[in-house]
Amino acid sequence: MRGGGRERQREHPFIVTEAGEVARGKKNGLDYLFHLYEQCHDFLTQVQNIAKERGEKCPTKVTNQVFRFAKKAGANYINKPKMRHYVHCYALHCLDEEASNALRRECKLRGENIGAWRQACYRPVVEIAAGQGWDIDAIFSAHAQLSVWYVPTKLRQLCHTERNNATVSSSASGGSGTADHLPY
Amino acid sequence: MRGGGRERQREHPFIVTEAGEVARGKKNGLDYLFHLYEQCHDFLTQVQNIAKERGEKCPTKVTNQVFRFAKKAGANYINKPKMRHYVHCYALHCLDEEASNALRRECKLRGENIGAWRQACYRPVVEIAAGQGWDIDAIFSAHAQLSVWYVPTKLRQLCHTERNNATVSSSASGGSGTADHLPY
DNA sequence: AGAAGGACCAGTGGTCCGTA
DNA sequence: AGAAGGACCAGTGGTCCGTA
Repeated sequence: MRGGGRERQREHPFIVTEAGEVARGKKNGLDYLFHLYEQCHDFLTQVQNIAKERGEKCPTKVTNQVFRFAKKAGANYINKPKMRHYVHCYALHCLDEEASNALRRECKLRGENIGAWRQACYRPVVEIAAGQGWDIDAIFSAHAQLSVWYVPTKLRQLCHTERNNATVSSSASGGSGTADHLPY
Repeated sequence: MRGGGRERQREHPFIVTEAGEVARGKKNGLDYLFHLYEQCHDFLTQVQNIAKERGEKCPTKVTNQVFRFAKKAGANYINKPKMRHYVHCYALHCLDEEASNALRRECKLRGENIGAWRQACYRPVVEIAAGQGWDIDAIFSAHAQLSVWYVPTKLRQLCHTERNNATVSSSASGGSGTADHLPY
């Protein structure tokens, strides 16, 4: 009974689009990706309101409970692995929309795929952290939209590694200086 | 090989003591109980410092990880079920030490056991919550010592139930007024 | 090959109940 | 009977890898 072909089996894959650009064909653009993060936040707010109403524990982040609620509410296109995968990209969008838009344009011009764009999003976020004492948790917490997302493990590790590199290159006697550049 | 009898098999049970009073015999007093909460906070601080050093996720509360760390550090007398059992008692001690001390004195005079004292600690904490908009989570969060402990389920439920009773008795036409008193 | 997401896993919050 | 705490359980954060 797969001949029907009516139900979309999976979400269309993302492609790199500029801000405001609509994806053509069986693709989804990055504005849509970022919109999903806002939707999750909305679902979190609903879960919080219900919890407060009932006097139950109130989640502060987008938890499994929130993903379950979203699914139950019909948002089948939202799932945890996808949302977690792109959190640092959304972080760049939140923290420096200009830089995020510029990177999108650049990656699109180079014809890079979504994976390459995703990788490229790490560096600017780490540089923002460098300018704020390397405290990526504080940066997430201070931003209303971002604060509901867990800091991705890899982003945290990159910040930690870079902080140590920066310390070495600025404090070691005759430091080579090569550690000033991110090694990724 | 149980003839040795050297190792203390379990902690001595708690008895109701007044503030500053040392428990006699094979018993522990309430100052000691509250001291355990401070020790757990210290262990949490150590776990946090290690996590920050390593650039890992940093717990904000006394978690399983902290209990494991405490045990590894030789504090075998600290365990999760015990600490969780008396959190609301410690909350009263933190939020209104005068009232806590008065209750200890009163329970001791009546010759009540530790379980009865523990039960009696709920009511004054719920009344503190009543005076602060019933938001027990906010009360815990606002207090430096208390903020590292999860709000106990039963305390949250009592606050919720009482809030609803208070609303009914103040808004229902011809409210009976009997709901002004806690039913426990 | 590149990407979406079902499903698994180690370790969590919570507390019961066999123990002393 | 009253109390301390080992040990279990349902549901979590995290992400791999079989799938399309």
